[in-house]
Amino acid sequence: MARKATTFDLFSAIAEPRRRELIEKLIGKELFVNQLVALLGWKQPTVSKHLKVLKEVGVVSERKEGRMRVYKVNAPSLKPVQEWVNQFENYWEYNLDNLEVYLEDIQTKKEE
Amino acid sequence: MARKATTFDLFSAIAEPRRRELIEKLIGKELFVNQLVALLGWKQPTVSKHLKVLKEVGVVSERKEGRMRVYKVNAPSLKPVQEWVNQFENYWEYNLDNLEVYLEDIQTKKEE
DNA sequence: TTGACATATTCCAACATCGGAATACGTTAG
DNA sequence: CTAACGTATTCCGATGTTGGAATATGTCAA
Repeated sequence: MARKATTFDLFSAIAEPRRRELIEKLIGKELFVNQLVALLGWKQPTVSKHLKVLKEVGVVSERKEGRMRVYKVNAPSLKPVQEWVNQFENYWEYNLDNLEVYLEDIQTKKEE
Repeated sequence: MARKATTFDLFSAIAEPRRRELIEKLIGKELFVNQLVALLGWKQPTVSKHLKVLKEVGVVSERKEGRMRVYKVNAPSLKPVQEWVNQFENYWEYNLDNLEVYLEDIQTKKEE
């Protein structure tokens, strides 16, 4: 056994550079698929497939409008990503070597 | 042609669930590989391989300490992720249907 | 120096992913 | 109803990714 599907995971969905590019086009507006195709310059099936992945993880949502479909970003779906990254915010300022923790680790090691 | 390597991309590096788990163990402290192995319960080569990926994208850094190696998170390396996600922060509050933009799109379409 | 230890690397099999091409599906226009 | 349109889906080949096992590398201890 080697791998699990990652496409249905939020972090993996936005890991794809082209999917991030697509998402950015949808910031603050709603677009039809053919508009996205024009903006991005990709093949239509490529756009649709990436939209499908993003829809499955909830990053975009879709609405039918006649024979067209309108896509938009579901911004709150990205909160888990921000929350995860924010865990590290406290450590952004100083990239200190943190001697204390280091020494503590050494000590822990010695005691084993 | 089908794919580009993703392992050397920051977003892909943290897309791996196990790598996120590993990174979390290093929040606020430095750990030896064998400590990570113990904490995570994975095989040692598995831990080393994930550390390698994370090191390549700069998420962790490493220091030799005798025959051991000390790893720590390089928190600022995660800034691009936070910045990317923050683009959407303005749209977190209201998940409004944004009728205006929608109608504008319709109009744009008609004009084509 | 030599063996034990800590960690890294290589090789491999299973499987996931991506883009392209072709095609299917649903809806509207005429 | 039928053709055109907009979008989604399927199939495929090339290639990336992962964990496991085995092994290599480097360093300390005796």
